[in-house]
Amino acid sequence: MCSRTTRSGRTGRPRSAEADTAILDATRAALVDLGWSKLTMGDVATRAGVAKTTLYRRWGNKNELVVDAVAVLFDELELPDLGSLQADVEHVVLQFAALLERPETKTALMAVVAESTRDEPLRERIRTSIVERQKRLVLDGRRRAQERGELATDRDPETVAAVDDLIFDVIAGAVVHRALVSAEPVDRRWAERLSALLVGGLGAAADRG
Amino acid sequence: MCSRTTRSGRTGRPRSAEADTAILDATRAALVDLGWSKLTMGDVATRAGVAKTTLYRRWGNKNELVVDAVAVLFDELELPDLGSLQADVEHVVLQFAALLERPETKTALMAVVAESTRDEPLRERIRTSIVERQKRLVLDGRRRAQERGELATDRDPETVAAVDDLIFDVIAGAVVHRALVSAEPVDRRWAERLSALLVGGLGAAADRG
Amino acid sequence: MCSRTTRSGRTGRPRSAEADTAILDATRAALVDLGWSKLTMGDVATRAGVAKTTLYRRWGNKNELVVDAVAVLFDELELPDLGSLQADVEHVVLQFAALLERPETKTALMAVVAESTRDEPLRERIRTSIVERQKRLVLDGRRRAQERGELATDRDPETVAAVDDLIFDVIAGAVVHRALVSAEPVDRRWAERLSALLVGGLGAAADRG
Amino acid sequence: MCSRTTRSGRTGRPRSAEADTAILDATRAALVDLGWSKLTMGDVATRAGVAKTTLYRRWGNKNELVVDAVAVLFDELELPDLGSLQADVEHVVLQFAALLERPETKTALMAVVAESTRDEPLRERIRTSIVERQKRLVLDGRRRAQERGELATDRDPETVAAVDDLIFDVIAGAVVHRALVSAEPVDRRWAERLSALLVGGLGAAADRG
DNA sequence: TTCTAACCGAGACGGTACGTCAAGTCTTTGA
DNA sequence: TCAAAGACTTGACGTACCGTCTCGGTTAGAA
Repeated sequence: MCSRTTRSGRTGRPRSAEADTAILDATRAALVDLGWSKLTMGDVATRAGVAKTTLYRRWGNKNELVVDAVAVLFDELELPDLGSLQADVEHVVLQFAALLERPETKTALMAVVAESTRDEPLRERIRTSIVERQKRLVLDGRRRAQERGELATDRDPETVAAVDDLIFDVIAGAVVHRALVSAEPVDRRWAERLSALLVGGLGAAADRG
Repeated sequence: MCSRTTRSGRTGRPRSAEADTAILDATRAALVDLGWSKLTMGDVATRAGVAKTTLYRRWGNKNELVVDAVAVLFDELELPDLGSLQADVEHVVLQFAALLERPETKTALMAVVAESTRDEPLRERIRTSIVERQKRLVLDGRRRAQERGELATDRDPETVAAVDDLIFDVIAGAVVHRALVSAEPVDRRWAERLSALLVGGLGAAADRG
Repeated sequence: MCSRTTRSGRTGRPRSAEADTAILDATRAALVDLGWSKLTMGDVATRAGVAKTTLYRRWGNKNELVVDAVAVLFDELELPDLGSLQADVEHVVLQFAALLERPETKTALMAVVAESTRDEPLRERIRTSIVERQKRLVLDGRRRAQERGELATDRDPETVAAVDDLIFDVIAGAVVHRALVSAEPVDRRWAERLSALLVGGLGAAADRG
Repeated sequence: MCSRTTRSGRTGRPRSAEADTAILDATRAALVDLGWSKLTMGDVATRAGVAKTTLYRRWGNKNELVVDAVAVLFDELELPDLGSLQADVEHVVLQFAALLERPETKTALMAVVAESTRDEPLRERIRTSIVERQKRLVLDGRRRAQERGELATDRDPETVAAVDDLIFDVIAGAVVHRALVSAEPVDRRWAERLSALLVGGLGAAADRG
């Protein structure tokens, strides 16, 4: 979050907390209606019933606003224990795919990533607001699989972290690529195949190592 | 390719073939200097020594131009036979990562994918110009592995195609996500780990199946 | 006329005479439909069924073309002998007003005059193609009035020429100003009043001098 | 005037009054340097140190802007009492001719009149901004001549108005035609001749009537 | 008859200006 | 001090014409 709704300074009129949520809601609505490239700050301001100045007082530019508006959607992802690693992976794949189907995410996510290649602060904002926060899914899934005995527990911590990151990039990357680049549906069959590949690969590594 | 340099109609001054290449070169140069979002049609025209109207006569908008300018870079990817499936996968992962390191691709690819979520013709152009053309790498690699006996050959064709697609999405997606979203380096260690995961996963599937 | 349909050089295909008339007709039609400022060379060429190059081979620019297209209309003006100077003046005033009512003249005349204030060759073209050719009306009318005895004949030639010019500017200028600037109708009543003023003024001068 | 510098609504930043005058000054300067047809909105904006959008916020197009820029120049015309109708007419003729000699008026006046033949709002703007405001000269001159006894006072009001209009069209039209169409100098001799003609004509009418 | 130079249509070319739009800043009044 | 409103500068947009040029092809008169 950028804006400081809590009183930082002493005097003057306090910022409206309602404005914050109204703006983020309006941003998501605009993303649905217009997509990222046609979304304008003026339009968001109008939808939110707020002056453009108020937007700029809280977010430096369009990209930061969009990241914040979209980030919260990723917090919906959760990982119920479905009894097996394979089932857990399948479930998270389908959940993530459903999220990417929503127009506000599908158009916004790639756009801000694209912008972030030339904008280090934006990249950092994406990492902290979205990426790092969702790594919890991988960590939980792996821990649970270890508890079930599906995965070995004796590896060194560095390798564990590297594999966690790898799995995260593979799952997230594969789903995004399938959905947005290949433009093919992420259905149960595909999710099964991906999960099987990963679980098999993890198992094979364990067998060898 | 959008422009038809070959004579389509009979009469009139023919389009300049030099302009085509000058424009695409200028587009790549502008991507390097400015990135996608700061690239303007007017700037590209100036760099190419061409009038803005000449650009619009051939490409309807910035995105189509960028796709054509970038597509050719992907044709550099190749798959030398390194003796094992694992080595082949590692090699293509590193090649692809190197391509994504280049500023003209890293900024352009995600941007046009983002735009394509709201622009069906653009999505189609990306598929035909970039995505489908690179599937050859997966097909060749799989065929070679089958010849070496690393992979079984008796599966039904539908499954084979589905797995080809899956592998393609996993490799491309994982590399893109690692490089652009997680913003971590795609080095030899990571490439080994990813390759091992995939080869192991494919082997495990074969063992079961 | 700008184009030299007669053979100037020796060899080669001669210019099409039909093209000339088609272009001038098309120009007048375009003036009616679009007015001067919206008339484009490309549109005239299309209407005439002719290539733009053919226009520019014959007329240097839009203004020269329009002058030639409109000039011929002024040749319709004539001065039948109506028996008195007053009647003759009235008649030519109404004729001129009718000409200025036509959309192709009303929009074109002022426009080319405006352009001519910054374009000496154009001004010369207007003088020779339009202005000087219509002075005949004043000369004929004055000569006839002298024959009738309405005006004295003994003045010195320089003064006569000066008064001819004055009368021309007064009649033409007054009608144009009434019709296009004041935007009031040039009807019979107004024509009578103007004629009476002029004839009276000329007579008074004769009385005095 | 187009812009409403006075507060019409309640809130928001008010329009800059300095911008108004800077723009009109810049327009006149551009007319002097470039003439009407080469004058561009972008150039005027640059000269005025103002954004193009600021121009368009206040004037819908080039013609309206030019009318406003030029109209004020006509207010310089005045009618000092020179003792006789003939002298008064001579004076206003020469004054008007001097105004038409200025490059900003000579190129602009005819151009906007030409445009007004296809643009009713523009015609109205010209009438109210320029034409009607200068009729005062004729009214004052006639009234003064009546006070001196040079003209009869007993005519019916309708005829008086019609003759006022006639005189206005004749003087303005003749001067414009002489200066811009015939392209001959409006010197003292010519002014004398025109004045004599008009005064004589008015007197003759009185004699008859 | 055959050459050949100037013509013809079509339409792409490098430009210039257009009028619009959005970004992000600034300046008011009012809470 | 913040808020809403809206005018501000900047700069790119995509379009329309400009006047020029390059094609393939035609049409006379000269050789």
